[in-house]
Amino acid sequence: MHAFDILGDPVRRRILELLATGEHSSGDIVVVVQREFGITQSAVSQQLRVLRDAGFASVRADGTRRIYAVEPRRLREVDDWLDRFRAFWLPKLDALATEVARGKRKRRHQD
Amino acid sequence: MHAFDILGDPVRRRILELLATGEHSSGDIVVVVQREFGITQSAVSQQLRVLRDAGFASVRADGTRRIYAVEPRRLREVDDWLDRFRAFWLPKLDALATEVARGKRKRRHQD
DNA sequence: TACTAATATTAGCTAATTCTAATATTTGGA
DNA sequence: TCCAAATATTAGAATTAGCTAATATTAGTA
Repeated sequence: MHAFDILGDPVRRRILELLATGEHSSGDIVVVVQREFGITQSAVSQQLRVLRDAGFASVRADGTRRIYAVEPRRLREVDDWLDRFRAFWLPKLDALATEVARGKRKRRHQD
Repeated sequence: MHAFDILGDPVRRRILELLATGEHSSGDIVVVVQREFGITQSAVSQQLRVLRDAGFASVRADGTRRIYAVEPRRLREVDDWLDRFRAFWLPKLDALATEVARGKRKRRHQD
């Protein structure tokens, strides 16, 4: 499934925003999402599964809790896709910026 | 409509990829998309409308042709959203990179 | 072992999205 | 003015995604 298909859902985006700030248990995520979207625990759990299956998040067990963490790989795909548009808002990169951008690109293809 | 909702469709993404390389007429876009996705002219035209309405593309008339161009504003929204995850793949920016990134951010909020 | 807390799964409904087919609109040229 | 080319629009059908309600699973604890 394409990265953008996953990010098309507002609940999933919100979950990823939470995970961007650090690890969170399923329960913590449910509380926040439930408050903001008014959906059930089941619905949140289903969205967590979508994020896991699509490689946007990983889980580890901590007793009966599931601790979720963001998995950046798929988000970098989005960042890469945007490359082709960056020329529109970064009209001409100066030498310094080019150097940095090149270093970033190189790193990206290493792993 | 959120930027990611628009980018969730593969046909729309493909159209934007074409527009990233420069302006194209509706007909040109139809030819490419039709070849790759096997959908009708009508379907492509409808997707072009979605892109227009959502502010991802602009049109100008050239005789009976409609010339489409990418409108970068909405794509920058996506880029901005990704900021919160960049720390995951750019663990620590050096002074040079920070300077460049800061300049970029400043420019972004100006217009 | 029995119970509770935390989380996941399944089935089925609903609403939204995207498509096709048909038709309308607009422009330029004979 | 009439026609053809290019493109857009509309209505309706089909698919799909995301939800609820109910239930299952798993781990810790008395």
